[in-house]
Amino acid sequence: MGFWLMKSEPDVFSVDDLQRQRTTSWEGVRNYQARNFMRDGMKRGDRAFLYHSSCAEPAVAGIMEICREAYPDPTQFDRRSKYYDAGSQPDQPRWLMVDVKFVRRLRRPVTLAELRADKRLASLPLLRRGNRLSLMPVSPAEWEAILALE
DNA sequence: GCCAACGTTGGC
DNA sequence: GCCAACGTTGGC
Repeated sequence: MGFWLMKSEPDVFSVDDLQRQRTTSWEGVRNYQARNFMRDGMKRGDRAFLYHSSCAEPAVAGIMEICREAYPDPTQFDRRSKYYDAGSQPDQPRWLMVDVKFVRRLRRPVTLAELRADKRLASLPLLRRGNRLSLMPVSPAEWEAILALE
C-alpha cells in the first residue's frame, strides 16, 4: 500500500468538506510531476494525508483513501472552468484525477511547524524550500512519524 | 535549446 | 499584501 500527501486550500476544499461529502474527485491538478504521481503511483486502497495549505495554520488535517485510480479530469475540457486547458485534446487528455474517500480526521491538526521540528521528516518534499508540488509520495516511515504527532 | 519574462504557489 | 521560489511560455 502506498502513502501520499495531497494539498488543498481549506477555503476551497477542507477536511470538513470531505467529511461531509464522504468522497470527492481530486480535480484541478495542473502540474506534470503531480499528474505523473497520480498516473504511475496511486493505486486503489492507498492512503493520503489531506494537508491544508495557504491558510492561517497550515497543517495535516485528515486521512483519505484512493478509491478510484487516475482517469481524465473533465474540467480540462470545460470552457467555463478555471481548470480549462485549451491545449488538451479529448482523444488524448493531458490532465488526470483520482477519487478519494474520507477515512478520518486526525485527532488534532498536525501543523507545518510540528512537521518541520521532526527530524524523521527532514526529506519530506513538503518541507523543502520553495516546494510547490501539490501532491507527493510519503514513505511508510514518514507516514508513521506524522501519525505519531497527532 | 537557451533563457528572460511572466504567472502561480504558499508561508509569513 | 509581500516576496522568494519555481514551472511554463515564447522569442530567438
